[in-house]
Amino acid sequence: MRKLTKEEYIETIHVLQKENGRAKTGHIAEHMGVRPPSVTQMLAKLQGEGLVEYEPYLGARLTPAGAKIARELMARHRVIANFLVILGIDREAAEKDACAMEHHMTGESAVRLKKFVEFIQTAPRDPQWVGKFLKYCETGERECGEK
Amino acid sequence: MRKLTKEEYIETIHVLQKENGRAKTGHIAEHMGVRPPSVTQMLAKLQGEGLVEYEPYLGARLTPAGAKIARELMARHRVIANFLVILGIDREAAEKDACAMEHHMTGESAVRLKKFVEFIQTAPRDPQWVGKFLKYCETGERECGEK
DNA sequence: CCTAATCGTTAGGTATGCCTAAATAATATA
DNA sequence: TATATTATTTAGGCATACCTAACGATTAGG
Repeated sequence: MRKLTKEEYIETIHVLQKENGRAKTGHIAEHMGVRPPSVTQMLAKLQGEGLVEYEPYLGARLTPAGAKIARELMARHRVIANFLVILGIDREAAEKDACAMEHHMTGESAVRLKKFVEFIQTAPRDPQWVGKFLKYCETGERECGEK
Repeated sequence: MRKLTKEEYIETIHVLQKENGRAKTGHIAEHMGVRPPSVTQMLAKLQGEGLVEYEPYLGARLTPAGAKIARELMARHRVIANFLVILGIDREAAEKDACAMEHHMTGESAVRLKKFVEFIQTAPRDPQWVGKFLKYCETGERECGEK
């Protein structure tokens, strides 16, 4: 797999913490496809930055600062994944692709995409153009009566 | 700036090559915000992978394999930037954000986004919902007559 | 309780991409 | 042509994120 970032560790810890109360080294490693020593090392680093609290042999928990970052990331993830689903990508692939993208989408673009997804999802009715778009993808043809 | 990838070097070389015939170390460095030695080093690496041909003190040119990658990247970049512009981001910011995203958007998602942009740009008329969306961004309100 | 298996950490090493400082090649100028 | 300026490369280091191998702690079974 590609090189993981601190943010991705934070996200994983966030998830495991909700399941088990504490995120243990081995679980994090398994979840992220790296070896335990890499996790130990990263936990030390994150602790140094005040993002996790880490008790050797016991596991890690996010500090409030770490939890804040996790929440922001997950929100971004949700937006991107939902967008991809709207475009017709299946849920599973969308989640995976969102993982790869979420750490590189920032600032104005992220805000706009969020609004866009919101705009579509809260539409009075499922907007017609979405259906037309999906049809266009399959057939390459626009619907006849399209205005 | 964040850490640059081989792909970004290839893109830069592609651009400079079109301007000057050869991409010189100093120009590449300036363009990418790194120091010349970093460029020399990367050129050696890219040459080793058969992506550029590099004559010390003269400059670099992409091999056919390198040029192919460059074209694909630029196409992806164009799609992403155009999409962001549709969402109402100004051109300059869109180009910048696209740079950050283009290397992490792959596979099915890239294909779908391309189709989506195409779908909008080739619409018989500028689709109405785009205007409605931009208005929604500004005011938070949907247009009255929206169906 | 004590040993065995498991889980985690420490130690040491690889790869990548960046840097500065110093040496060398190319180019422009006197 | 000789020298000064500029451009590029070489040499040596730093930081990050990963790894394997070896050691130490924890937990479970006998």
